[in-house]
Amino acid sequence: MPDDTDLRPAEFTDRESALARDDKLELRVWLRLLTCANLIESRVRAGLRATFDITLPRFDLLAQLDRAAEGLTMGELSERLMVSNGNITGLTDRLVAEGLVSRLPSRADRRQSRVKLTPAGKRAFDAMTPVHERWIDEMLAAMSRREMAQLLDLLGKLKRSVQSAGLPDEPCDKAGETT
Amino acid sequence: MPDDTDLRPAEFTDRESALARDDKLELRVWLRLLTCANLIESRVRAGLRATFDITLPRFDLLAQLDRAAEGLTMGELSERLMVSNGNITGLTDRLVAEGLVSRLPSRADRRQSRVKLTPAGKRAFDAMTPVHERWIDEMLAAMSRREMAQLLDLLGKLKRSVQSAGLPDEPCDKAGETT
DNA sequence: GTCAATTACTTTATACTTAAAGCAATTTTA
DNA sequence: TAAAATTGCTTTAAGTATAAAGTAATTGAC
Repeated sequence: MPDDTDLRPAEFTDRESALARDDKLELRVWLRLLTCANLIESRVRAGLRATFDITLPRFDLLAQLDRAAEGLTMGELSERLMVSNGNITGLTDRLVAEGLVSRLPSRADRRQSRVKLTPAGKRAFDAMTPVHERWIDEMLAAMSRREMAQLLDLLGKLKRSVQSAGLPDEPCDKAGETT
Repeated sequence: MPDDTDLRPAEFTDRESALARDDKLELRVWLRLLTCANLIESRVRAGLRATFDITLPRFDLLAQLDRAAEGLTMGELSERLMVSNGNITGLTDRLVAEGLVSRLPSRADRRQSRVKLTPAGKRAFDAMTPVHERWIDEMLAAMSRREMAQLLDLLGKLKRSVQSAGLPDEPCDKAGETT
């Protein structure tokens, strides 16, 4: 027989739940945040694959382009999607091969290329976005608007807190703006 | 000249910020959550690499094993880290090659193997965890304990909301526990 | 203007990740 | 108990991701 060390329901066996109640609050917030993000992301990923046969990174890239009428440079995409520039190169290559985006040379700066949705890409994205939005709505359905607004606010504070903290290694210079 | 369409500081050019103020609240919460998670995760990743020359997935796996005196099966690791089982196979292979964990056959069930920290793995993890915790503390330093507690609570609600929602395709059966 | 930085992107090597198929051991069902 | 289903894990193929090195174009210092 498999030793039944852990009889808790699956709902309570994820990364964060293994922390004891008296553990550091900071760590618990971070792990629960990560759990939520993973949970939502994996469902969106599965939905996109099952319904539209597209991957999440490609959808995300299309979503950025959809709001940028003039297209975006590789660097802008890299910054907005918060991934490395090499990653964007590969993603764009695949989307170009699928005919969903096009790479235009920039007249202003020959190092840059500007990526835009093709008509087919725009059509594909327009079909996906309402369904995607519905999934998100459903996943947040048990929260009141007040709770969502509060959560949005606290996440804003968290975001600023992280951004104002020095990087994990740097000695603490530049922290004080004593000048 | 590069067209200066976007003069906002880098802080405001990420995925979520491109959403207009009147967009759906649900979507804004999700995108901001994702931004926070990415932000923290990439800093932790960079810190682990720079300071301990280890990757984040390996650290996460070691962290799970550290709290499980009897070790964990591959399936338990997969569930707790919220990644596929094939992923765990590869990660474990690499950690075994590094001598940080060991794979023991399970006497109870010959399909299972039980993964445990080696003494070297335990030593390595013990050196990392206080530093890792300090990074997290620093990143959350601008939040009060009250705000963190509130955030933890709201994330708990979010987690339950997501878990109670059907998967992104399923028609809505099993939703009502009317039995 | 010239040459050293810097910038924008690509390439490379390695690692991580998933989905799906596959295999062997176990459990369930009849 | 024997066949059928399930479970636990591995393998495979394709894609995603980083870091680091490389290339070409632009900028800046002089």
